[in-house]
Amino acid sequence: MDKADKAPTLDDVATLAGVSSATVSRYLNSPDVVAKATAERIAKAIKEIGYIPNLLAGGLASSRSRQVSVLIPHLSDSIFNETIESMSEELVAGGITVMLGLTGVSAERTAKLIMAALSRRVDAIISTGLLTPEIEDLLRRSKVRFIQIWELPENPIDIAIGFSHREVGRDIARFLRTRGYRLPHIITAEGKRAAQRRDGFVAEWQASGGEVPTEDSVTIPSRFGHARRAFAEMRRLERMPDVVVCGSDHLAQGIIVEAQFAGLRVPEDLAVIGFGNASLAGEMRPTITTVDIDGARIAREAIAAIDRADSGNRIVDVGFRLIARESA
Amino acid sequence: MDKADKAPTLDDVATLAGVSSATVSRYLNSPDVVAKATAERIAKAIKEIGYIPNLLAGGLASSRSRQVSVLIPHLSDSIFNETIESMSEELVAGGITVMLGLTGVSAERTAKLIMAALSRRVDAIISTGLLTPEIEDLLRRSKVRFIQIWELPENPIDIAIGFSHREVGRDIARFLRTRGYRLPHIITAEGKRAAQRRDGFVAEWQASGGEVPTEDSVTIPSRFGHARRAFAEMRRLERMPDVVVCGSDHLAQGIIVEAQFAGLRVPEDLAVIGFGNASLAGEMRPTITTVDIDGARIAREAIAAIDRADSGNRIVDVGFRLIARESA
DNA sequence: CGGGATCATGCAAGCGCTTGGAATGTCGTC
DNA sequence: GACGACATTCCAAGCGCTTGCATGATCCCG
Repeated sequence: MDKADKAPTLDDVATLAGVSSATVSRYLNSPDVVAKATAERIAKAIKEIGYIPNLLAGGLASSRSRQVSVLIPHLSDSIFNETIESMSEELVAGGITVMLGLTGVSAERTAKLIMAALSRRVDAIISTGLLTPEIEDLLRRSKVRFIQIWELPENPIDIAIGFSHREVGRDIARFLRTRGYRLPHIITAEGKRAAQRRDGFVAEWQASGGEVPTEDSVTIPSRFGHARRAFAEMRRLERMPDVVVCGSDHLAQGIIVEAQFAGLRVPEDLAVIGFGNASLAGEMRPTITTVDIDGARIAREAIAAIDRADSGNRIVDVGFRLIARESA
Repeated sequence: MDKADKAPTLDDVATLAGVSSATVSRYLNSPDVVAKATAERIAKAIKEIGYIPNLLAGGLASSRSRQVSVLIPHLSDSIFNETIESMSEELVAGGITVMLGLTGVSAERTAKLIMAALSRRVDAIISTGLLTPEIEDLLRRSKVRFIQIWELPENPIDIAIGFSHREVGRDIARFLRTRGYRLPHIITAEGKRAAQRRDGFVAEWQASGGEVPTEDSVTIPSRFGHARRAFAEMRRLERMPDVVVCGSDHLAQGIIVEAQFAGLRVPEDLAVIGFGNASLAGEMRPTITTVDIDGARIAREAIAAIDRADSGNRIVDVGFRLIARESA
């Protein structure tokens, strides 16, 4: 307990409680198998010497590290925050800790983080990231639980929980069509998923007789601040769009601010649609029409998948929901 | 390498390379001590059998886990994101992984996360959190590196890296004074730090002859969406404020949107000042006057502090900078 | 050419915990 | 009172790696 001597171990507790260390270990991991009286003595001993289990040793011995790695591109203005927050909450409650990895849009960075996770023998890797072929290969061969979230790959490595980004794009196109918009302008963010939404949108838009929409793109994370440039660029277009399809709600918010600053009314002069249903979307003036993803649900499904036998569903489609509000 | 057989170990590598496992271990941890030829053989062997070190075992044996715990209240709209991002970037480059803990405003949750970190024998805990007296005690007695960031406690447990929130409050008061504002309204977020800024502001404001400002508070995280309610409440005040002092840039942004929606010009009819210099602050219309904190610097100092001998500075004041822009 | 330095490697004792199987104790039953 | 069925507890062999110390090998210089 003192700075001087070393941390108390299981054995110390065992000695104090007059039992073997095996019993203390069992008390810690499955309290119900030790006799009540013994349990009390052990509990007392633990408190008395201030024992803190060593999960490194525990993990080594049991080969379950009680740690999962969560890989996302960024923290700021990120659409994944809700997922991560729910996930973190539930995992911590279950005694599992979260290793955070920020991948950016780089497959190399992702690879490095995955190797780190593997080195720590995590119980699962939950990833939104881009994979190099080598890593994908490695993952397929390894037996680690690998959960891809926020997307639905054709051939998931292990388990996938998400929704179809193409469908999102299509639904947005249909929605805008029924609302009577004619000239959409797309502002995509970097990344595979955003590209799929874009493709879905363009395909559907053209299929229903629209002309090829104008486009722009912004770096990730797709944030408020990109709007100024993107809006300026848009104004240089020959024909002014009547609706802009944004890669995120933050970006949509930025476009609204810029439009209003330029004296345009939203949605009358320029409509805007976002993606993600960030909390601000419902609070903006005007409120932002967007697509809601149930991030908390993704988190729950991911956690449930961690110790699921291989037999379970390998693909979980959580769907999405277009929320029509004021901005489009 | 196959799903069937178990993961290769150091010994497997050693056997293949024709050396002892000790040598392989040395190759991995301090490559320069092994002979060049041996190193090459080992490298080849590692690649050949696809060896992935087991850091649980390594950590147990060396009692350095190469893992640090980072504790913040929230992810969304969080002022700490920049710090976390920089930190994560640098740590990962150094082979250290980040355990993320979301504390909320609860000291109990923080306590639980700290225990979890201790169980994993982290090399350091970097925290923005609130501590219970028991945990503070435990931490003082334990020898774990404990780095408090974004604040400067009078008597830090181990190391503190931050700035004076009172001073921030004071500076804001002085600034608004020189700009000629008369009736500030404060919207604080929950938490000790926000309260200190508020106190600093009020003290200075009154010291310079102002009357007690009106006040409101919002829950954490202090986000855009709180603005609608807070603004509505503010309009019910007997005397309409001429400037609102916000707990965060996101909140400030929200107030600006609400004010403009209500037909007020910012800053002519109502000025707004934020805190944190989020990226949106410089991009909003109008751009937001705020206080800049160098989050990346905090991250760097924190990392530097991880293996600093006890003799170093126990308190690092990184200061802050009021950035006058258009909104106030 | 000898002797101490220096370099590279091996030996083996842990690090603190888990867990299968054995051992002991306790009941209820006939 | 013996016996099988449980309920508890213990023994001891790891889990995969690190590291102090010892051992050879190599080298430099007088």
